[in-house]
Amino acid sequence: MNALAKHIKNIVVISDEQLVKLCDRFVEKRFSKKEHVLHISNTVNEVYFILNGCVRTYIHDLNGVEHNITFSMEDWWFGDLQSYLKRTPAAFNIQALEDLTVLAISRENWDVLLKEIPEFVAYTRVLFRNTMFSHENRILQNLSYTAEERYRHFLGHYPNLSQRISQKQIASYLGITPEFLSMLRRKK
Amino acid sequence: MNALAKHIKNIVVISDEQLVKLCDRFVEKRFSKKEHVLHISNTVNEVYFILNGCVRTYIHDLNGVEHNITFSMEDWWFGDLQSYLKRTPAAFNIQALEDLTVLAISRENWDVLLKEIPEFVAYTRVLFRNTMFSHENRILQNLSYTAEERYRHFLGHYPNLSQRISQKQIASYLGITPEFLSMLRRKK
DNA sequence: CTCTTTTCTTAAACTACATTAATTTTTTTG
DNA sequence: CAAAAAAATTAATGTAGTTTAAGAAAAGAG
Repeated sequence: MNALAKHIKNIVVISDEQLVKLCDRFVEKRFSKKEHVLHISNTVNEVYFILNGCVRTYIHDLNGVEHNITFSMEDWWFGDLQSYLKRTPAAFNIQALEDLTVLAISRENWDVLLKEIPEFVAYTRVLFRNTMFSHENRILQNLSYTAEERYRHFLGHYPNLSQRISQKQIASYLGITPEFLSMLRRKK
Repeated sequence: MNALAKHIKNIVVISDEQLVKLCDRFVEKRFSKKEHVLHISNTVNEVYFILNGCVRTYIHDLNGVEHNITFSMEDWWFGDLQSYLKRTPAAFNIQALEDLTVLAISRENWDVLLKEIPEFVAYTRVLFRNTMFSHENRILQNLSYTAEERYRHFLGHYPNLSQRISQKQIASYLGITPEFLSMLRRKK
């Protein structure tokens, strides 16, 4: 049984047959480090579940500066859900930070699963909720805490991730410059 | 037909009978200005649709400073959805900023509607999505823009609201001090 | 309508974080 | 493994936003 099947089983009750039917709608894909899974303003036709590796989701602001919005790693979903569901062009860039293996699902297959497998409806409902809740928490943190506090929290919350990705990427996620992050780390 | 019925009709196709059944599960409630609809760490048993007035959702950070997370006004939903759905204690405070009239729905009635009225399932799916998307946008803004840019955006996005609530509340939403907001306004 | 409380404004001193630029360390690539 | 490119460090200087404090204006209460 693959990691996706396990992930689903942890969230909803579902028979093994249904699970097989469900997993059949996914296709394995690979991207190499630094490759883009999605470019901003392209059409979004898939979302992804990570089997191996990690990605960053980012944008450029009006001054051309890159800002990391999220990191995603093993057993997480990623993609531009908003564009996938609304059929609007992608609002984000998504880039592999390590060699990456994912399970991809097309919108057509997503819709089929929603119709045919009620457990998938329940599962995606939980996914959306959790995404919503983690966004709420992120907003809170950006409002309430200093860069240093946000960095400590990041370390606590994503302990492995901080070993796997560069500080430049972490700084961009925290909303500070790499130079300032370097200074925070020194004075620890 | 009340504002909630209209709001639902704008989002999903639904018969008038179903709509009546649906609206019957809501109870009208009133709160006066400054009254709290929800206190942090209390149990959450209802969520609300606003007929009249506006509210702020806020927390205290570790230093005791208040931070506004959202404002909600006519035709919007509010409540601590996370706690409502997960049955955990409230993570937020919610306070009326004006005299307030809402339609409240209990968790029991929410669950009944989800079972009995498929259109309600579709409607809440859209609600959750939109909440998710607006959170994404807020995270982006806090990362990418200066206080002044965020203030301009706030004015453009909530033109009426800025007339209805105090600058102290707006500053708390923007993540700056009232003094600094005052300075931004002067130099306009 | 007056008294009290809260909000708003202004300004000076201060701090968290940005910018620039030079140097070192690490990673990537042929 | 050597050369090139990217990332990380350090330090000096600059700036967006905070803090404190005091007075003016507006809102709320009796």
